[in-house]
Amino acid sequence: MTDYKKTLNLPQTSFAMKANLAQREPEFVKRWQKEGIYEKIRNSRAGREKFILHDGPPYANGDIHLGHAVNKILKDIIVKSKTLSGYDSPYVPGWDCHGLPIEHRVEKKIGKAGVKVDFKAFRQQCRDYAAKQVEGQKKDFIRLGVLGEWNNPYLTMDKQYEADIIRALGKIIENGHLQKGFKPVYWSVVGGSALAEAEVEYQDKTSFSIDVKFAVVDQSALKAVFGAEQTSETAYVVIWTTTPWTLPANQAVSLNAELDYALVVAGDESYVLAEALVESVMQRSNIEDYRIVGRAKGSDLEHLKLQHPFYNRQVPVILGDHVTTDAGTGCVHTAPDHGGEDFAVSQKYGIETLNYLDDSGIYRANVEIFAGEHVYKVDEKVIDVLKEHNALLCEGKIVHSFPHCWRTKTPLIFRATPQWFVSLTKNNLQSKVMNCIDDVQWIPGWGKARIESMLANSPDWCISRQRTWGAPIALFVHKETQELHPKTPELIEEVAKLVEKDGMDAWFDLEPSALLGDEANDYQKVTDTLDVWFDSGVSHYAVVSRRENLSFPADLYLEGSDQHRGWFQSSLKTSLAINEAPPYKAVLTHGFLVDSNGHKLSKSGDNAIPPQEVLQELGADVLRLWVCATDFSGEMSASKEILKRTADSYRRIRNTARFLLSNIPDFDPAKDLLSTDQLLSLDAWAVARTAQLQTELRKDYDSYQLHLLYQKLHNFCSVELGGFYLDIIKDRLYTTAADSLARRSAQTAVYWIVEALVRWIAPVLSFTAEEIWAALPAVENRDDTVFTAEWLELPQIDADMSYWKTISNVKTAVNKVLEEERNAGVVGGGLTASVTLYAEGEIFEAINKLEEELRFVLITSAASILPLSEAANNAKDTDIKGLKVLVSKASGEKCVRCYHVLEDVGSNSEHPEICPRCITNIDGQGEVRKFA
RNA sequence: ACCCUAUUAGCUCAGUGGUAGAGCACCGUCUUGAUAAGGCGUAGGUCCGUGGAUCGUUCCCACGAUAGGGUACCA
Repeated sequence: MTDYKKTLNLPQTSFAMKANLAQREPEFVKRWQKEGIYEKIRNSRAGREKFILHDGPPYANGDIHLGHAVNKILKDIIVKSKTLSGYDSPYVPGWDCHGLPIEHRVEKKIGKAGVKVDFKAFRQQCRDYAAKQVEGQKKDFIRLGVLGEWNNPYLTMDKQYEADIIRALGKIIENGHLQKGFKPVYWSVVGGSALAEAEVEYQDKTSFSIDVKFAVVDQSALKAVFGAEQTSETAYVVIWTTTPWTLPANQAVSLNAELDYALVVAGDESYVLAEALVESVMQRSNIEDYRIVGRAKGSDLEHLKLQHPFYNRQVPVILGDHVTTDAGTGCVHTAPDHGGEDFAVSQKYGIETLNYLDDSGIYRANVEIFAGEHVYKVDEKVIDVLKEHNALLCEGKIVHSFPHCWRTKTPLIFRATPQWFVSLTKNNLQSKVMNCIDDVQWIPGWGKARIESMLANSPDWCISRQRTWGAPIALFVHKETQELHPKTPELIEEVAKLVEKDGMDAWFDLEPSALLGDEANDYQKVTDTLDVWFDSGVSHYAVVSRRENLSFPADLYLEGSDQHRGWFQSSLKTSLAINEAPPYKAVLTHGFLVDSNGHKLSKSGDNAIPPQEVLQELGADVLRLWVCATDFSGEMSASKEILKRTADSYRRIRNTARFLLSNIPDFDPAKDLLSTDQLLSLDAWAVARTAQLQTELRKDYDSYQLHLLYQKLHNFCSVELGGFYLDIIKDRLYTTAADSLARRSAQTAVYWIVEALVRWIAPVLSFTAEEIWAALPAVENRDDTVFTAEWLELPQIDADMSYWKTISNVKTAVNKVLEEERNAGVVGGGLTASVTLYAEGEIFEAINKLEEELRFVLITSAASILPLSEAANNAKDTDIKGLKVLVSKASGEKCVRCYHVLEDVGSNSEHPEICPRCITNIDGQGEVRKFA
């Protein structure tokens, strides 16, 4: 037997079938860094329109988890797709470096600042620690294939950045939005600092629930108000509280002016309670025998004097709207030190705070009975004292959600302290912020409602912290008047210059006289630090506006939906306060990760998926493909199984590319590329379909509908290419002469497809795309990376799309009959079969058009079309109306070269084993194909 | 407690007021010239539940379940 195999053009490529991503990817990473791919991209886009995706800085602590990976991959996909669209889209990654968690880590290592180690050394340790964390995370992000300015990221602890934080504060002051305030704020007793709303999270907590009696000083006056008889019972106003520890600071009891209050007699005591709550209070106090002896409005009781339950102190009854009958007694224990509403209502009555607690939650020495006690542990003692004083009506426990510090996870208290605020009311900041929401595109749309409702009832933003590892509130206040220095803007700039040079220690080390001269004695240096949300919130100022290659406002912020309350909000507020404009044109959010049961993905539990493991087992491209395939507008489910499925579809895409590449090893586009009018009909269709799909995919990239893009891409590879086009053209690619028109036409289409495909997948399957890119046929001026490329300009072809759609349907119909006959044992593979089609009308015309080439489309050894009226009795019906198919075993010998079974195999004695078509392809002119 | 979002085949996702779609996976089969591949075919769903409006609904409305998120909670 002659070895005709050598005369075939079988697929041939060095592009490996096995991806081996875990090994291969790091090599690409190395190469990209060595060759400065990111810089090359920048050069290639110099002068182009910008698209700025501004990176939200992750906190520089701990290894990256899957959520980080998702976020960075999404950003990278978008930046790369914009680059393919021709934009100059620089990406500057950032890190959030100041703040409590790092401080805690360092404290554990070397002890508390100011106690075991001095502040400066402590800050240096924090700085070193953060820098180390940044390096670790950076390595992982780079490994994911994320391209960016990794050698020049922004860190909120950079000297430049720290200086700009101070300058940003200066701008906010100049625009009149800063306010010094003394009011209760969330206070972390573990952290020893104030917190902002955004740092609070609610968790369930078991608290005491007690009803406490406040004896009325003037018993007869009270009874008169209630119109009750002057009897011997002692009257008490009863309050309910879940925070016994706040009772030492009680300064008043609040009633609602409009509510009806009842005087209830039980035994030898009587109680003032909101009438609506009498029953519930009596019930929980186990008092069955009681009667209401009088009624009064809250307003009638104003200024009534009460005896504090255990201190020698008289407190007044005051009125406030915050008192309701939802719970409690209708009489509210009021401690202006420890409650926002308490503070507000107390101010109206001129009641001052007491400041009984120190920063770590311990009662000061001057507090009777409780000096030295910690608030977390004092509740029981307070209750004992109440009992001793016969002031406890009822005692129980309650589970309720309660504010906790989201960093230390400890319960918070409210504590009135002097703090700095960005006021939402001064200079209409609130309305400015609200008004600009419409100017921003929120994706998905509900993001807008979210941010709106959040901002609508957002209180003044407490930006001061009493911590060590934070940017300083670099201000001088007058010792007497507490007013800011009149030259604050100038001073701020001077401080900023110093900080720019030496970092924020420049402020902490600063001798006031160096800047203030003789005035130094009158002024006090503020030692508070800034909320870290302020740090990251001014990145639009310190990075986007500051860096030359970026421009304000950013086109896109892209973070998890939790950042509505975090970074989106803090950035919006500071930007309005500084620039009177929003920092972003659009805000895109993604959901959180859940497992396949829809449960939250933990960082360490059973369903944890460390990205490092995924990289090791499946590779970054598989992870990236999963990100792309998942609809990120809601929760994103991840599991081992889902990732495995993703790996399957990765292989399909990879193999499609490989097959395309393997069929053009001898194709030189400069010489062999056919013009569109030379293409066979089917090949023209393939190119046109590719162009059509490219339009759709670009639209999906632009609207960030990556999961739709994934579906389309995958379908294209499986259905249109694998199941139809590529399957059909194999015969032509393999058997016709290497340089024949028939083959070059197919190769031209294949070439266009792979050139387009490599670009489509580049933003997502970055490593694989780069690998494909290297395997593409050489063309002049081809860059050595796919990432500087733009979308492929495909030739415009006016192909008859519906015609080939019809043919494809016919092929499917024929396949079904073939399968039936295969199962019946009549035929084996397609090439062992001969088919006769019977049709009429348009279908007949369509099929008939293919003439002798019908068999190549159907991939059978013989195929013919006859009018439906001539249909044989045993022809089978198909899904297509008016189409019948008769399948029979192909007769003749199998051509050892093209595998078709034909009668005329061996008709040439020189080539007894092959068919005439093959003979002409080897020795003669080569066969002519017109359609497929 | 309130608000938002999601719930369609084992998985990922489309979709429509008129008897449910794709790809993958599964299973069967062919192929062995994409071979740790590829082709073909079969099978898979009370479209979360209940009630309502409608001639009719998976799609509209109400209530509820599950999941996720958000506001509130501070007396």
